[in-house]
Amino acid sequence: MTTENRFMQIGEVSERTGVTQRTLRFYEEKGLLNPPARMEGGFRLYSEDDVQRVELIRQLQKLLGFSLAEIKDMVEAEEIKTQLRAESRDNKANEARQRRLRKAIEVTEKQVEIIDNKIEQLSQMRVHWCTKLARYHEVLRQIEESLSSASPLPPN
Amino acid sequence: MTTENRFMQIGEVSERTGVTQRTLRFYEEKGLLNPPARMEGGFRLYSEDDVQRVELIRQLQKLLGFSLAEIKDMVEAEEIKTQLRAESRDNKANEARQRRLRKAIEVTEKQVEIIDNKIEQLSQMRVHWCTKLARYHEVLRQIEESLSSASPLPPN
DNA sequence: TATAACCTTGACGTAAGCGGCAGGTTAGAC
DNA sequence: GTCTAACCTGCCGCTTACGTCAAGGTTATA
Repeated sequence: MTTENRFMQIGEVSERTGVTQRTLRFYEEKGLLNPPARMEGGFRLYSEDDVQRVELIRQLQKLLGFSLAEIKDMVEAEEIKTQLRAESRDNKANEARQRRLRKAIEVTEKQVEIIDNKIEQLSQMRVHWCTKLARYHEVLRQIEESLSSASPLPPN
Repeated sequence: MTTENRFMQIGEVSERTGVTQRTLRFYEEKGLLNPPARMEGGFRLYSEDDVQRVELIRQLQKLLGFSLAEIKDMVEAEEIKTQLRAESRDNKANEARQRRLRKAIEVTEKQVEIIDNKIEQLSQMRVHWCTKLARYHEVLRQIEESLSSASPLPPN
């Protein structure tokens, strides 16, 4: 039950993620996606991980409004996940793994903090708009009253 | 206790909002800010409402990630608040006010819906990252164990 | 082996969102 | 009146995040 080891060409990734091929190449160029494997002829071969990465990038962009430059730093923390899988299990490498893990934890905690912050601000904004909504409703009610009382046909 | 009826020049608004003068003129040009009053010589005179509008724009831009074009539509609903204040209280205009109010309510409700949506997505994202964080911690714990058991000095 | 469908790099284009001048005008204090 | 800081309207430039050809190479299928 390891992750499916299929490889996809750029067209399939594009369809699955809804991101254009141009944009996929652009992300690669900017270091947001690590250069995928290639076929003999040079065609890119993407993994399942790459697809997830693309989806992460889009989320960070649209939900959190980060620039691609910022996202680049953030996804570099993601790298570690892949590294962990690929790494050998000998004690020799363990201290290095530890360091990277701590780094990843630090970065991820910051991400969560940013998200919390955003949620908080959005909640405040929500309150603000709801208050305004209530005022509108109140004013509307008053107008309706005044109209009905001034009407030639009093209510009931 | 009506809202303070002071007028400010562009420099003061810029300082208070942290938005450059260039950007204020740009927003006006794009229809995000309605053209402010002017002095005889042509200097712009902004009201307290304008400042609030600017702050709203920036919130919508940064928190919700809307484009200026989208924000333009949204702030037009805000307009109504100002209109309500300025309008006469006679029955003649009340039906028009009613229509505008209903429109404002409709738009504002949509805003709240969008915000709710965003909060929901962010919450999901938060869970996702926290899960990953837990995994990192777990792996880290395992490594620490294996290192200490292999160490020449067993713990305690 | 031909041909369609897919891919490659490279270069130029574009919309949004401003920054930063230049060259001239105005407000307000002295 | 005059001086200076603050303001005005262009206008060109920049960055980000891609879109859009163009000209050609690759792969799968008949």
